[in-house]
Amino acid sequence: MFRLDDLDERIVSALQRDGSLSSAALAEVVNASPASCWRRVKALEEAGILGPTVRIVKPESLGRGLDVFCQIRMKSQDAAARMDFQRVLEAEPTILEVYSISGEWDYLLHLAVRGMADYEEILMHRILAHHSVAQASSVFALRRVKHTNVVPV
Amino acid sequence: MFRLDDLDERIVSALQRDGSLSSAALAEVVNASPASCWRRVKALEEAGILGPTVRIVKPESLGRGLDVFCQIRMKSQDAAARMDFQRVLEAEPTILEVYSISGEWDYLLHLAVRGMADYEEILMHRILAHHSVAQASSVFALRRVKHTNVVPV
DNA sequence: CAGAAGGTGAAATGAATGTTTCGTCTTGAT
DNA sequence: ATCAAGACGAAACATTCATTTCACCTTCTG
Repeated sequence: MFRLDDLDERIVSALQRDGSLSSAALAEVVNASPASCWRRVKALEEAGILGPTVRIVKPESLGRGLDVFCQIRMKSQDAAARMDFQRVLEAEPTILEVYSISGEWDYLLHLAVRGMADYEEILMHRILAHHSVAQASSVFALRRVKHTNVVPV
Repeated sequence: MFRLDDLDERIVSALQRDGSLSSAALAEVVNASPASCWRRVKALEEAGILGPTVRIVKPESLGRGLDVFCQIRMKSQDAAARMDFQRVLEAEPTILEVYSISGEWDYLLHLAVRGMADYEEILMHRILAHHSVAQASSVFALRRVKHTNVVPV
């Protein structure tokens, strides 16, 4: 496992917040030389710690203003059924996150949809339509209070 | 509201997946000229559709491998109490997402923590310690099945 | 049909960028 | 205390980049 010193931590922290920083700009932020920053960024990338650079888009600005959380119970836990179901989830682009969870339910899904009608359509035809889904329970977000990608270092 | 044509959509889609694309590289991906891409990206930024560029870091690679979902019920719904509570949530960096939700609970939190002991500490001292929290219910992710930031365009 | 308005691609610009090299310094092991 | 190994910052490099200009083309309006 990769050991991060303070400088690495400052670099990871800075790049999580602004991935467009050049080596020179980053160097200024974290108080080091551009060359050093460049080498460390390369190393952190190869260690798999620094992942891809992406553009953040707020769902609402693309008309996907409704966040839904949907819990799923399966009819059976057999591996093949789960795999097949997961492939369906993977293929549905409004489903942003899927977790297999502890407790009374098997999966927790997070979707960003256009509205209720849109969600109803997806729930019925993409999710409940699957043969190994037994039950679903939906919760709707009234407001997005906090939302960040920044993992504390 | 901003109307996106096909080219805009291809640009937003490409940049959501790779925010490090230069105008020239982007142009190749979406089949347009670098100049055109540059102008459109600028416009999309000013319209607030293209948000910040960030580096993705997998929580597990920083030792934060446990995803927890925590539902909260408040003692009262008065605005001052909610505001105060939300400030606390904002200040806790292991809390990545907070939604105010419909149904039997008031909030849904998503945290990325180091492990159970870490979570217990945060739940007790940061969350339940707050005077207007009545009850909490925690669900633990067994596995991250899907996780994307890409909002379908 | 005429003409304005706006979007387009190609080319040109100077500035900024990634990347390497090198001599020095730090550090940890013996 | 000595040594080797590795990390460091400064400088130099060619390359790539963002940004502007310009002439052309499309597409609506009257």
